[in-house]
Amino acid sequence: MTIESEGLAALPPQPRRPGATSVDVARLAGVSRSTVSHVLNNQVTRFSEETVERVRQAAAQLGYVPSAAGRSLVLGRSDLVVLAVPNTTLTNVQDIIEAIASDLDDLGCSVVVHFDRGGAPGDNLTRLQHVVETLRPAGLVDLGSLSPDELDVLESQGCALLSPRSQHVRGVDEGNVAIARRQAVHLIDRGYTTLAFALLVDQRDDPFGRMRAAVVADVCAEYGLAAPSTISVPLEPAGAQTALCELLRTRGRPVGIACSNDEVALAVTFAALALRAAVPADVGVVGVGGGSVGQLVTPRLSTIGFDVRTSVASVRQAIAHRIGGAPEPAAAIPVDTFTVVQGETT
Amino acid sequence: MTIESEGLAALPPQPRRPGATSVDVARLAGVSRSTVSHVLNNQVTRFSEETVERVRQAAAQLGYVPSAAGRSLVLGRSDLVVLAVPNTTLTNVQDIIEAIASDLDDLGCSVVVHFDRGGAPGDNLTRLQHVVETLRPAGLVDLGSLSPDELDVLESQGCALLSPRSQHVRGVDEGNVAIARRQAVHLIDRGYTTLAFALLVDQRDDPFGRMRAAVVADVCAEYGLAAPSTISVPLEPAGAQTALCELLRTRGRPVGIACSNDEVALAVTFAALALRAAVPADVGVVGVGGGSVGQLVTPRLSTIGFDVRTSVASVRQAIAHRIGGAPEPAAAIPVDTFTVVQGETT
DNA sequence: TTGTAAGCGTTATCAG
DNA sequence: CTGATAACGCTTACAA
Repeated sequence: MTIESEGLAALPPQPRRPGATSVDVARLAGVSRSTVSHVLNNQVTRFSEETVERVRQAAAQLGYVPSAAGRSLVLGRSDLVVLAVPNTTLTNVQDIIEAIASDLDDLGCSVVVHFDRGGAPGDNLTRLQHVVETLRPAGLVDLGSLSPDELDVLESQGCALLSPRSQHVRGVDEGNVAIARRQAVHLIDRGYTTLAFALLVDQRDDPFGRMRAAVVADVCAEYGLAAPSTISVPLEPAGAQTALCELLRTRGRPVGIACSNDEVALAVTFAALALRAAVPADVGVVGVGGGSVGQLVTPRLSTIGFDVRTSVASVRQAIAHRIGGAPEPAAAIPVDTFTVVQGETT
Repeated sequence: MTIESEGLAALPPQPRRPGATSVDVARLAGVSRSTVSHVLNNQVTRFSEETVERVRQAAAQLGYVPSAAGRSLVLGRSDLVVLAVPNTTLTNVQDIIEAIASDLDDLGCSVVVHFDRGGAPGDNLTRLQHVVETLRPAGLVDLGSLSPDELDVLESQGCALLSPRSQHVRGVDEGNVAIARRQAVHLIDRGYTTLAFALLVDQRDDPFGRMRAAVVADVCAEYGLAAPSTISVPLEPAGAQTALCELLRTRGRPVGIACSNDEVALAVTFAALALRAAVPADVGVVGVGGGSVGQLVTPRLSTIGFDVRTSVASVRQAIAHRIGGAPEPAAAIPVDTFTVVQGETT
């Protein structure tokens, strides 16, 4: 991708809507631009009560709003925060983005979303670098689309990392490890000795899913069980049945299946029922997400629930800390972030 | 909410990472800043082949990226596009935002998300106005959070409206009318003469749902049927059963229920089954969304499907037109945007 | 074909 | 306590 963007040329040349500037405020208040700037930035420490009031009134009267461009230019950084969204079907991305955007909004920042669009490896980083260099954002919030190395690169370019840097173990961050572990242990607890992992067949590739499959394999090894099979499940009944059928033929019954999310888990569950396999006797299914859908249907889905608010809390705290000047947030993921929701499928 | 944002003050004063500027490029290429600017903006019409090449090489060599701040300042407008997201549980917001962000990215724009956070009426507009005045964005894309009046206000402030202005009929835009109509007509076609509308109980209020309930009422009137009841359904089995139970007691059976989305439809469907009501004989259910989940379970959900790509297409075309200089997009929603997905619940 | 110079709106520094 | 002044990086008439 080149830098040139001819598209912008097509925009109307100069729809310049004036809008009051600090100079107008200064004139109206009978002071200088610098005084206006100081007052409006709350550096009122040593200004006469009266001047402050005059400036504020003038600003209000003119509906003065400082220009982000001017600010950014002189500060060398904008009030934008880039939100890097991974190329995965995350549960509840809307809620996550909304919660974070809301916090940042309160802090006076606007959120620029940056989606990982897949493509060549490193491609995402390149695009992100370009955005960072262009916008010089106040910071970056990563929802999991960046590796530690990539984060390093961005930070070394002078971009503050607002989100907590998750601890990676062999390429898997602690959140995914915790989820996959709980899934595997839960299945084993419920008596399954043959395990499998169900990935989502999707146009986008699913690094999280693959990581978690690896973790399930680790747990199996720990417990002395055979390595889990991995199956790819489409979100459509016939395909799901085919995939499950194949698994049952290969591994026999009973089998406990950890799924990459609740939708996949539903696909597997109803595929099993359609194949006349008993759930949970022959086929155990545990999902991830704990969203409402899995709890609405019969049989109710067993799943690993996590509260969006909780899981975003660390990010939000980090933001409040870095930008809002809040106290250093407590580290680590709370123990109860991921809980087993016992349904009827295990 | 006041304008002042003391939070920003807490940021490190000047983490100034220089980064090459156009002056550096000019020096290296042995030309002036203006030449660099012209060349890099593809105004190469009358520059010597050699100069152009030298400038480009120099820029590449230095990894030069123009500063958005500088650009915006002089142009009076930034390369940002504000995306206004409504305060509703839209289906697939992630996909919608991603598709639009992707298009805009290709056009050289970054997307700033702005969520309607509810609150006092007009509050959203105020916040949006502030953002628009501060950022002076290249345009605004509305996903449905703004009324025609509010759009007018924003446009009169010099903010270009990139998304198509949907035709509103008595406060309901044509998309929602089409959806609700299809739901109602479908239920009637399938033989239900008593209709109801199921709203989602949610922390956020659901204007779309209420609009669609009104449309269903209109259709009932047209067909000479009794006015539909409206029920509020929580996404949780017990509550859903309570709501449905009450409806059955009031309206008897059979009853056809149009739901505000597929999740609600699932809740209603499984609530009916739990109440030992026959689906679709006693209770007919039709959802909206057509997402995979409804098609995974048994009974398969009857629903009004719409392709995200299709439904965003008009927005994308409008963007391509306004910013990318693409040809005027064909008007109107394609007839097949909303299709009845015949499942087993009607 | 290329360079010069004048802003765009803000903030920081320093002098009064 | 307040006000000049000088950047910040870029675009664009206009001059050469």
